[in-house]
Amino acid sequence: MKEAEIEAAWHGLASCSRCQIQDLVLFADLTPEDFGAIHLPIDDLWLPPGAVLYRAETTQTSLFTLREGLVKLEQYLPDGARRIVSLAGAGAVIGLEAMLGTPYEHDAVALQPSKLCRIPTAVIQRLSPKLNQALMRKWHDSVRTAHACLRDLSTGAARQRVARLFLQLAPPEIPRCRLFGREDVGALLGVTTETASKTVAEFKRQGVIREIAPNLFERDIDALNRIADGD
Amino acid sequence: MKEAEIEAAWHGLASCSRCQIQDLVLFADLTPEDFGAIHLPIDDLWLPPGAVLYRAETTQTSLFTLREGLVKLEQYLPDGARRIVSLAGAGAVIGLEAMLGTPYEHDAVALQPSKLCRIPTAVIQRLSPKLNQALMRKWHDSVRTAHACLRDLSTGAARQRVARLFLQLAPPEIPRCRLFGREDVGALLGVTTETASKTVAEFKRQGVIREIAPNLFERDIDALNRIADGD
DNA sequence: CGGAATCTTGAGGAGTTTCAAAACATGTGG
DNA sequence: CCACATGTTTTGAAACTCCTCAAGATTCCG
Repeated sequence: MKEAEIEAAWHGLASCSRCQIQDLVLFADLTPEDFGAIHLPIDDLWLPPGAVLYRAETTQTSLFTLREGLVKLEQYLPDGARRIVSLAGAGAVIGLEAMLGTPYEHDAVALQPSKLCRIPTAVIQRLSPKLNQALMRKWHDSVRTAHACLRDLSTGAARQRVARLFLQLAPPEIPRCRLFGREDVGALLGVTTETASKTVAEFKRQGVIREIAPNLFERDIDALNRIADGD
Repeated sequence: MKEAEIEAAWHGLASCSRCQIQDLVLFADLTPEDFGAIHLPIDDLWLPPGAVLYRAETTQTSLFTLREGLVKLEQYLPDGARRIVSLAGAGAVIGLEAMLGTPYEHDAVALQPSKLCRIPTAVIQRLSPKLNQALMRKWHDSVRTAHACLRDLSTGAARQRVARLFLQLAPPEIPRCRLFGREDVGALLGVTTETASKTVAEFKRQGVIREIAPNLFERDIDALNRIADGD
């Protein structure tokens, strides 16, 4: 197991008011004056795959918005087994629990090259209640993706789970998607690394997916949908 | 499958300021004046097992606090399979998504006799931002129980999942706990009804649990912990 | 060009599902 | 109060899936 505890690369102060995905993230409803009232630094981060954003049990005074990429949130079972309990994609807010002053609940690790912003909780508190609605929406998103993870990725036979994962990795109109390591696929779907590998390999042989480059796949959406619904 | 669409029994207006589990629920930090400012009716509900609190896709302007009992939140897979994605116990807030004006995401059904309060979202909005912290905490609880559901109840072998469920059904110092139907146990753990039944029956034979009355069990916590950690 | 991960593959066994039936519980009408 | 119908729980046997263990193939990186 690779332990790439890379210190997040500081890229510079973010200019939130000109953020391309502003409406996706937290500050959608803010006015120019509001932006002026932000006096704390919002760091701009870039994380390579495998880099750790934060560790469970640690306490910080920041939360993170994911502008681009994919981040896994993982926890450990009493017997030491590792389980990915949620995937965070572009627009997601990670580490919301910092708003409560409590320690982080997961290890947060990049699965794909990711761009994020580190936002001090004090900034949120100052702009509250203006951000209230947006914050609730983000919190709700966390619940929804957790439930989706359980419902779609941890239910049914292994081939159904893998099919549903491939369907979730990109919008249906884009045939291509990028996958990550088999060990992580297993930890996400609740199966062994070997089963994950075997199932992906089987899909390749059956032509349901086609590997264009290492871990870059072209998907047959219809076929995947059929498998996801139980052959 | 029993379809007990019982209309929730209206029990009377709740007196929140004298609520026994006030600190568990939403209104912990309110002053007497705050309570005076609540001008909308907070209904007091009692639900028998099997009663439906609300259905997915419907939109209402209330959320619910669970004062006593156990409620399941379930969703459906594309192929029609049913999956319990979260359990709500005493102190939980259910239907938080009503705060966003969006439809409920689950079917909410009582598993055990349950007492709850129906709180109009307008009440919360009026008392905001006084309730902000409490609200965030409840929202975070939803995320945490969802992740716990995935991590503990949907990971590993069936006997581990059943053991972890028995451990979660009551605090460790109380040896007794109450279970629900095998079909629901299966839907919660992601196994078939038969496997749920067989595993519970096996635990009874092995003396890990003892059935005092129908679905009322006395637990051997140590033995359950051993099984939960993988024999 | 090694060396170390990661991915793939295979065979055997353990665990789960499936299908079917029996045992049990519950509630209704005679 | 019993007989019966209904629904749930339990059990069994066979088929299947998934896991375990082990080895080979491949990729990645110094």
